Amino acid sequence: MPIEMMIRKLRQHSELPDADIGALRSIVAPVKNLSADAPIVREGDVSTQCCVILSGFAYRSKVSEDGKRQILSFHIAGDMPDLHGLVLKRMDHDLATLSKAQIGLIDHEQLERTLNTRPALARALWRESLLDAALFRQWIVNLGTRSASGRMAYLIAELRQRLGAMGMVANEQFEFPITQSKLADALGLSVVHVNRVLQAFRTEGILDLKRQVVTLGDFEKIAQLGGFDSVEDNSSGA
Amino acid sequence: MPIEMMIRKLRQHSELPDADIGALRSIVAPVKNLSADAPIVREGDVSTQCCVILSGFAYRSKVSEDGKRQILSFHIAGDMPDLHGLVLKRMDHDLATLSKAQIGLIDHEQLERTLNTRPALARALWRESLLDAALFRQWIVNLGTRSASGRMAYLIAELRQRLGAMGMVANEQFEFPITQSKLADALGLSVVHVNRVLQAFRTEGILDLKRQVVTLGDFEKIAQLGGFDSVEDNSSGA
DNA sequence: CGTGCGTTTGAAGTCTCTCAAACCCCGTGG
DNA sequence: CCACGGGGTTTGAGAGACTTCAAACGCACG
Repeated sequence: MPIEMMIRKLRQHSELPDADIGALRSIVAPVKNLSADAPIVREGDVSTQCCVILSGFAYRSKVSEDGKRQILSFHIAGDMPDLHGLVLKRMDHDLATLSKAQIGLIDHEQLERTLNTRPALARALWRESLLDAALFRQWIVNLGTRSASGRMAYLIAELRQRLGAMGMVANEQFEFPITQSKLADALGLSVVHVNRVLQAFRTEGILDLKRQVVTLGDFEKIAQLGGFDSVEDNSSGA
Repeated sequence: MPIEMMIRKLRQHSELPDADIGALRSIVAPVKNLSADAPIVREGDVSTQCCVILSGFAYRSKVSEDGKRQILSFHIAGDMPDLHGLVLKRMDHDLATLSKAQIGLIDHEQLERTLNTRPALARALWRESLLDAALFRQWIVNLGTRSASGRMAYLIAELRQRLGAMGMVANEQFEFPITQSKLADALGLSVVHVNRVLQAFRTEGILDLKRQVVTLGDFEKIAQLGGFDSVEDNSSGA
């Protein structure tokens, strides 16, 4: 039951009574299967439900007036990438699948009712949205201060960390079903340059990205290039 | 009473009972006066209180491993730039004043107690933190997709919008006590280039930034250069 | 009236982009 | 089973935006 992924992530960040977990579990609507590159919600939509990724990958993006697309973040099993819609309603960006994916849907009204009687759960979800914001801040640092290879390295390092926390990294390998053109949109680079960075990493044996799979050859080096601080630990507080 | 600035902003985004406002007002500790460039909280700090900017400017920043500083956001009267500390506790970035500023302090424990009995207020604060995140997302788009002048234009346009909402723009002029070196750190550019962009704007008569004051010569042009969509309105929902 | 931060200018260098074309893999259809 | 089509990847070369280095200048403050 991939719904456990959501629970797992929530519990990593917040202490929650079993009753709250149960209540949450009971309002997650039956799984929906999506194909690759399927839109989930679009900018401008007014949401009435939010989703949990149960398997597969998704990404959020926004297109600027001049038509360029910026990918804001990638999402993996356990993430609730449009949770903010519960409070803000109107989506300020797109959300789509990267690969085939299973998602669970949670109706806003039901969720509201649940949160009304379960302050700890409400707090946990607030926390999730703050952790989401913290990731955005790091992404700003990444775009603002690092070179092309640094940005790429950081992305891979962050992904490894998040996938690792969900038990989805084995043998320094993990799935990442992405195209170079999407990488370019995430990193603020051109496709051509992304390709060159990737090749450099490959020939230096520090990273290989092939057939939707990332193989880390030298994670130390990646973390260093990306200025990645693996001890970023904003989890359980209070 | 500059504390009204906080109320004003909160009310713009959320419908709140007077009792909630009163409760919040009553726990804001007496104003503290800070000089320019004074740290408020630092990365790594575990916060026990959060602040409201009552007058002046502040900014949040993070330094990457290679020593470069990235400014994440600027804050004005009414903002609660470290609100997330209430839930996350450990600060993942620095917060400091840009100019002389007055801030109000709110003790976390008192705030927690208040929120426990005032769900609408809790929700309003959650909303504030989500709006904060939305600004970060736009900033990512700005850094990832725009040229130097586009980024600068966007920053000015965003600032004008936020200051305008607080009644702090008159005659297409507003205070912005910043140095070019800080602009560089915010925009991910070098000081030299920031200077050149600013000069270009000046000679084209579309913007003048002098003595801590921004004068908009041609806001249309700025909004266009920055791809700024002034109709971004994520305010009152539900 | 210095001292120092902030701004301005010039020139050379480099990272990354754009353009353009070839290539490769893989699924589709004949 | 092979030809075809098309998205994705790779390569080359030239162009451009932005950086770095270095130095001068201006203005505010002690």
